[in-house]
Amino acid sequence: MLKSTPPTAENSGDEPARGDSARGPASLHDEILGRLRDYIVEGNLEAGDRVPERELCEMLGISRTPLREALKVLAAEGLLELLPNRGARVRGLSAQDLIELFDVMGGLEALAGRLACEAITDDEIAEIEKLHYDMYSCYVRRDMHGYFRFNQLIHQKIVAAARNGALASTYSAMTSRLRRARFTANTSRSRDRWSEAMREHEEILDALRRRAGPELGEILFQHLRNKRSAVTSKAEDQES
Amino acid sequence: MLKSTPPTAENSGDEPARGDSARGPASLHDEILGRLRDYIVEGNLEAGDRVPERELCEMLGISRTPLREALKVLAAEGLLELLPNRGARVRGLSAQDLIELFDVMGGLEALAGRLACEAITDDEIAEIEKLHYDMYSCYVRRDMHGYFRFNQLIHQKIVAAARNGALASTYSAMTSRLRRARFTANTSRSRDRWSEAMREHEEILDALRRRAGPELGEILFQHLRNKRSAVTSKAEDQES
DNA sequence: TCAAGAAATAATGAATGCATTATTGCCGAC
DNA sequence: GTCGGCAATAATGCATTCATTATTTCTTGA
Repeated sequence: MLKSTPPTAENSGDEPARGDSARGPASLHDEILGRLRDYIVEGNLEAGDRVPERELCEMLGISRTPLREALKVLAAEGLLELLPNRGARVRGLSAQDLIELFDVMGGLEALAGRLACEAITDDEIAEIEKLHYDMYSCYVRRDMHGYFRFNQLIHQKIVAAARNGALASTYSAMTSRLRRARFTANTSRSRDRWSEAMREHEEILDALRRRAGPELGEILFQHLRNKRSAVTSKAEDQES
Repeated sequence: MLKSTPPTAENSGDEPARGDSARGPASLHDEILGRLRDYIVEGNLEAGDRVPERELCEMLGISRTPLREALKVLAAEGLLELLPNRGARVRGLSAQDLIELFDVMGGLEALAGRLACEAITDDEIAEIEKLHYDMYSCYVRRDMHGYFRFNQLIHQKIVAAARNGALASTYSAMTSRLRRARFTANTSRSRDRWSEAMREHEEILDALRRRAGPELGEILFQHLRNKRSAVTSKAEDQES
């Protein structure tokens, strides 16, 4: 049984604009695609679950054709896997998948940082500074939820400042795949990681202010590498 | 009118394995997807052309449903664009698109080089060395066609050596989008670029031998940056 | 009682049909 | 002769239907 109806907005909340097909849902297929993606990314379906076409069709009030078109796209994005004659299943993330995805994110963020330094305006830097201090304030208050929110916004702003739509959409796709895994980093070791991450963000902001592209790229890559280590080292605890 | 029937193999020739859905065509949809992608990448449809569903269906001997599913996926990959109630069109590459794609390729190749140095075996390095010398031999013979072939193989090998499926499939998608644009670099200035590229490849091989990951990444990024400049500076000549 | 096999049921994959929208061709007006 | 509007045609988007495959359930035998 499904848990709740998929959201009705094509891009809910703070989700970054999807690079290539950004503007409103032109066709029914497009709208279904966005809603289904959100539905899956938000974790309404467990990893390994088969996707119930019938129920989703009734829930969305559509026929199977546009739904199945969306499933094919989501499979191409890596969120689902298609088993022959057995339909679509929610693709789980193995430890190896996590490593790979974090590394790719590192490469993309490094690129974003480098490009951003070539194009970013003073205003944009000021915005990121503000987000940085908001995030810091969450850090000292131990508000992990808020911290993550600002953290994501900062990285999104950097990607946006890179002025590269192809990068933005690729980054967004990777983010979707990773977001299904909620990393409730609450172990004792993760507190050390938290302060370390905060220090790294100081460096990020500093390099950005100086518009030191290659240096910022390197910092961001290492930032993601460290995040990767923190996540995969405690992957044995829980994975969903 | 269409030019010839789409290829029947799902991955013709030296195309790298598509990361996520690598193994043989499980469903009809999958096979159609591969054949259509090759058909488009090989330039059988002009940029801006609308994709004739009817003809393609007859040509492939299938109904519109699996074809349209494939079109949706190809649109998500960036090869096509879907206009509401006006079907799919082959997406052309603007100068801005070229810049963006080359930069993303630079970021991905930089990452690939870095990761490759962490995992590559001596045998793989030897293979790449061989390809490098084959490529050099083409260079001295002014065999541009052969040069490009070996060039691509080298870059593919580096990506493969990175041992990262997510990277491989992302890279493959970008390659597909770029391959539609045939860069027959035959201007007078491009000869200078050619020798410059050859020198850069010497550096690539050198850094790879030393397994100097970050250095190799930097070289590869600049390599792509230079390629980008060479291509976009003469973008006014011809674009297809 | 349990296991193995067969029938019944449901789900998937693909084809076809229908309503809507775009495109083309034609006619008349200026 | 050309421009603008209207009908005819074709194409698209989605729903529905059909065949095939998987899954469940029921039966039968040990």
